Amino acid sequence: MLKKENRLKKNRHFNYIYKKGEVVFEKHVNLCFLKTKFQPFKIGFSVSNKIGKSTVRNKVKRRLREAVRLIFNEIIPSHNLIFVAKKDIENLDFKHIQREVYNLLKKAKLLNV
RNA sequence: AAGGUUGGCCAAACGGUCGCGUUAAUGCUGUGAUGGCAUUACCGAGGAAAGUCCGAGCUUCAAGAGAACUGGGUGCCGGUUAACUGCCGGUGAAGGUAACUUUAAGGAAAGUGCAACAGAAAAUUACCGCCCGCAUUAAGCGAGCAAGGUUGAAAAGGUGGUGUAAGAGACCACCGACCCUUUGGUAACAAAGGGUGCCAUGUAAACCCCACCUGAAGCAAGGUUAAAAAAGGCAAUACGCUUGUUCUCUCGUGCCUUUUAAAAGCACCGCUUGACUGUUAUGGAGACAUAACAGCUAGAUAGAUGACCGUUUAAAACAGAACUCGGCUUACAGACCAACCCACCAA
RNA sequence: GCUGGUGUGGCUCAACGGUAGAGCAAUUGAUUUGUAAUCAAUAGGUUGUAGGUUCGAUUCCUAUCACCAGCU
Repeated sequence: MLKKENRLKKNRHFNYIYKKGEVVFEKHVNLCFLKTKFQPFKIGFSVSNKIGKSTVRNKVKRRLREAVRLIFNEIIPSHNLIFVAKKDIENLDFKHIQREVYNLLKKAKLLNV
């Protein structure tokens, strides 16, 4: 889990980022991101109703969070991020999810390497 | 051994590293706010948390008492419970070789409706027929009958005899139905005995009748703090007075809408000690009740349980609390325990 | 979380408990030099699923599945 100050919470913020931000695609996950001036930058996760019942959705969300947490220190803290899960993600391994998240951040040029 | 029936119990385990939530302690910080950060410790999803199908608590509808109508629910008997359409025990009916399972099971003589097609007729019956009289080549006319045939899901008790012109509960025996009495049982009901020729089909999960119960909305209910200001409309012959309708009495006095202000607010309370959980004892056939002792066991709010490694044979089914309880229903990998049944073998 | 509603041919909808029907679409034929329009015919339904009541359920009752809408 991420700390409280790094979580994106309000529905307004989600909508704002969806409208104004840029999007990067991968096969099972999308990433929306937008520049912020507020310093503790925030990350949100969105798993829709289509993916499954509540147990499946929770599991997907947890795995995404874990994947982000492991590379948290390498992210450039200038943007707000939303990870959007797509279909068939519930059948993936954790390692595949990790790789996709890494690729997304690389495409968005938000990694510190 | 194999197969089956019923009931109960568990819901992968252990160890390590990183990470998350509540609470407590300590330290730092200091907000409008009992907040924020760090460290340590404890605890951290289910048998169905699900469906939202019933029943309650709790809250609001200003407060309370009552009447009529309408709507809704339940429906064998007894018990149990805070309550229930739940549960337990029994009765009847249906199914199964059996253990056992299922069961919305009041009233059709209070009334109304419906019963397509077929059939003479779907409820005060007569097509083909049977028999007697008249007539007779035949057709026919009058009177009697409902046994046989045809239709249909269903046709006016069934089988066998006596009887008769032909027949018919017209009469007899057995079976069924109804009524009465006795006995047993709290009762539903059962058994026995006697009587009645049998007076009328089905459907109430059609309207309905009878008996009993029933106000509505729901924690997104509702409340606390900062924190109010302005404009408009209606108004004591008014508005409210239960959110199915109408009404009576006691009663209350401003009400409604819009805009602006951190603003579809944030924070806090509601929120978890409760018809609670476990063990033992007693009562009971059981549901359950009573008593003693012990325990505190999630409380999130974009919403906490994940990732990796090792061992067991092994990456386990259905599935994630959202105010809380009691049930019901549905989904489900695998493992274990107990009782019983059937047939076979052996004695 | 709570509260309502709907499932019928490919699509939009009907249907007193008694043979499942209409319009559009599809196919075939007629008409036309040809197409459209028009006319005639044809096929296509486990009435979402599973039980029950009934002689008989699209319809009545119960459970379940899917979809849609509303409430902060």
